[in-house]
Amino acid sequence: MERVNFQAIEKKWQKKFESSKLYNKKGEKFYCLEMFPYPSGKIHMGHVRNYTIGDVIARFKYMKGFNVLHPMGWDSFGLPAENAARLNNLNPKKWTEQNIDIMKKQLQMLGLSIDWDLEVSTCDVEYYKHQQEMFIDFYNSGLVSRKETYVNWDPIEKTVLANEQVINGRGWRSNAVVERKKLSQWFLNITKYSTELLDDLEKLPGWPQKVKLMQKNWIGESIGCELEFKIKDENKNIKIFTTRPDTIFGASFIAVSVDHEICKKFLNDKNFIKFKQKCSKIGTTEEALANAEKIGLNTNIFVEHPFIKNKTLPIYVANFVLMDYGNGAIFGCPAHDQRDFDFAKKYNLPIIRVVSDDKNSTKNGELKEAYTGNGKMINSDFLNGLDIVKAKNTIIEKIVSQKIGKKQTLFRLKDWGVSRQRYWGCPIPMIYLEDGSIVPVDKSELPIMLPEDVDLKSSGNPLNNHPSWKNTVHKKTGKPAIRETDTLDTFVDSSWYFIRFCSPKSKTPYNINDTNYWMPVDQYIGGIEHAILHLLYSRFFMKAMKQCDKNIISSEPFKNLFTQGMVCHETYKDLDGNWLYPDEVEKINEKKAINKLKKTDVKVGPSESMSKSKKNTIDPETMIKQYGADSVRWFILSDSPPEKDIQWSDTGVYAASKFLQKIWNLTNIIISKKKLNGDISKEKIFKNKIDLYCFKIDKTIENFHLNVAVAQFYEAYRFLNEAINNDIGNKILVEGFTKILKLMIPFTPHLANECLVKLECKDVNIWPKIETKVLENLKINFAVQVNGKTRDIIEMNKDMNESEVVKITKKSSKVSKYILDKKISKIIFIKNKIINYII
RNA sequence: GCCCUCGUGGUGAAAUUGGUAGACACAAAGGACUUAAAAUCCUUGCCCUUUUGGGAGUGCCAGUUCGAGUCUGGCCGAGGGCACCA
Repeated sequence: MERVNFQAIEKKWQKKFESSKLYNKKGEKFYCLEMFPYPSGKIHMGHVRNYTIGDVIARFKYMKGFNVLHPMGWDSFGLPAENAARLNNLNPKKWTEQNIDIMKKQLQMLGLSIDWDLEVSTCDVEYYKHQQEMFIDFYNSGLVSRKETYVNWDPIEKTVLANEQVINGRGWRSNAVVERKKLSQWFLNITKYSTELLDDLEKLPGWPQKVKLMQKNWIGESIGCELEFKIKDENKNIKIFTTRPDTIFGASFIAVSVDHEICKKFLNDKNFIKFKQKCSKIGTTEEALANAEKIGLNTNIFVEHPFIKNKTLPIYVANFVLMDYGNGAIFGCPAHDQRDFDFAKKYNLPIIRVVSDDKNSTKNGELKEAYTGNGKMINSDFLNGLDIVKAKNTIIEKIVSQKIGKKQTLFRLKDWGVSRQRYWGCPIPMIYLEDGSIVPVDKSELPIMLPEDVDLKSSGNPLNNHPSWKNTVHKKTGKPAIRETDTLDTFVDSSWYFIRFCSPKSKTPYNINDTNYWMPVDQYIGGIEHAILHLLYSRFFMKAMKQCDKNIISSEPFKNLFTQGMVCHETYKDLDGNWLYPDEVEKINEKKAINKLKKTDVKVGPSESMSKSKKNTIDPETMIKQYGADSVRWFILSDSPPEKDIQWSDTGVYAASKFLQKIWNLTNIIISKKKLNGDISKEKIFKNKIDLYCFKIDKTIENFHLNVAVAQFYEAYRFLNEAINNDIGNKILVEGFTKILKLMIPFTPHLANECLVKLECKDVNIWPKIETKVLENLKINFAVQVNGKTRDIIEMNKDMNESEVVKITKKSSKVSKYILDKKISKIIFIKNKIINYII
């Protein structure tokens, strides 16, 4: 038995794949894209999974005749380069380029069908100069603004983070507790598109529900109204926002944020200062927020109730009211809002019920918690008897007609702060003039290039520290000016790379014809961790670009989205509590493991997603060298559905390589077989069965059930292997096997191609014709039930009618022993599926 | 606290969407071949029965149905998202 030489075969085919072109000029376009990697040094198993799934889809579509765009690039700006550079005294650019070289070679070792002629790298000036131009376009279209705001300051990375980059009060990368700091920042006005970003989710049936829901919650639309209360004895009003104007007659207090305008007069008040301190002490940790007590401070200022004469409400300063949402003020209706309820209980404020549930329609019973359900209005003057929806409409009309408020929709979504005080990013093309104005640089002066002679060891912003870089001249006036020394958030870089891929050599950011031809991406594949950040920003960019250029057709970048699961591995800890790499550990059995060197016991921990910090990583290159790229690909596609997490298992890859060896053996056996003629009726059955496998595999790939496709290949192999010894002529055998091997090309491109060459296949890259008619002449395994219990399974021809089926099934001894001598009261017959005798 | 998703053998999982539960694979045990090992192949997998066979069974409890892993209601458990958003 000849051992398959994976290394030799793969090397040979990778030369041919080096810059794969999957173009069928006459075919329908198909843009297949996987999220591009950050060049951190080496690829990891997550990349292997992501890009293998993408490669299956790209090759599959190509073989089916589509004109496929399958590019790859590098998300190459970002902090790690800067840190690594600082540690090893290297230039970030060099460090990044070295990593790209290594990772590109590794990706090529996987046999991916990537058109490397399209490669882009975001840290390349040829890329970011276009981004600068787009930034200026956005600026001129009113999509960029500068605001002084409290920002999330990451004290470790010494930079600003977007809200989306703060997870449980900590930096998404550094895990440092985020601080609040006031800074002047550049913002992309993503909130201008809140409504579109929300509504257009409905235009994306090809996205996972889960991701759409996460984005919906993130945008957080709430529909309500703004309402003004007159402050008693003063000629001033206070504006609040509410989604429950219908409960206005249940209002018993007004609550404002500590940063509210009305608090200014208390800035020197001892009680207020004390209160404010108390509020700020409640930290940003998850725990603190969950248990945060509602506290307030009575201002002794009152407002007039707009609809109840002579009724006044007290104004409280409350810790649970946020300044940056709505107007930083609310009215409290304790009976119908849990927070207001808690607050009212604590400060002995009245709890007036204005919505009754149906059970105790008009009773004014004591409430144990706020009632937030539906019901009819009570205690509400002209609203009484209306349901909530009608009451809302009525009261809003009244508010509008009295000119004390208006309909209003608020969003949780905030504008996207893009300024970063870092070196290794795209310079923001703005300059500060002597007169204090801030203007974009003239487009003719682009690109604003990063300086290479930069000191990264001192603290603070490296571009600002540079002796001369920031000094420039305003082109129009010839006067000296200072460059913006902040760089753009790297999420900006990745918000349009998919458009650049359509025309990567274009002198302008994009070529309109190419963009309109290829966009949107037909299949986007990546991790669920980008459900909000990257995917929301990219959607915004597409819309913003369209606003700047009416010729752009697409308003959504990604037609179909697939989020693949993570690659997991068991974790190991030494007795001292130190993490161990899998290859430092020898497994004795399921639960027991020892340290290979020290022979001491090792604690086996749960399987978790591979990460360097837990050392539960497996190096893809090592695996490829040991088992071959096809085996690694085959394993990572088998067993688990692509959207779920997968457990890495050494025995699993080994099993994969054994199976591929069997495919190789089968190829050799079939070649050596001399038998020319076989039994015609057996051959007919054989052909049908092969066509059925093709049909099923084709369908499972289309539906992304790649693990099921793999299972079907195993079955198909078993069937073929048995067929060798049956009376099947060699021509038919080769024909059948060829079809199956072609279907395998997307999964194991090297081996499948090699075997097809050996079988002298001429049309390797053409997908076998999928015969839907095989389903028509299928034999049916008919289930025969008695009282709903399956008693026998009988093979029958398709489309038999009831009386025929009854005739056949009654003959079965397994069935007849249950129905003999019994009266059949009913027969349930489902064509081609089941017959059920009821006795 | 609110919202979402998911619970199927020792393990990863299939199941034509209401019609044969456990395909396919990993691990385990037993066996075949071999002087032996590796490789390869076969068998088994809960309960009762020597076998033929029969029974239970998809987190738990109920319901709809001739028939439920799939539908409905309630409970339990796991994972994820949001964080006082008025």
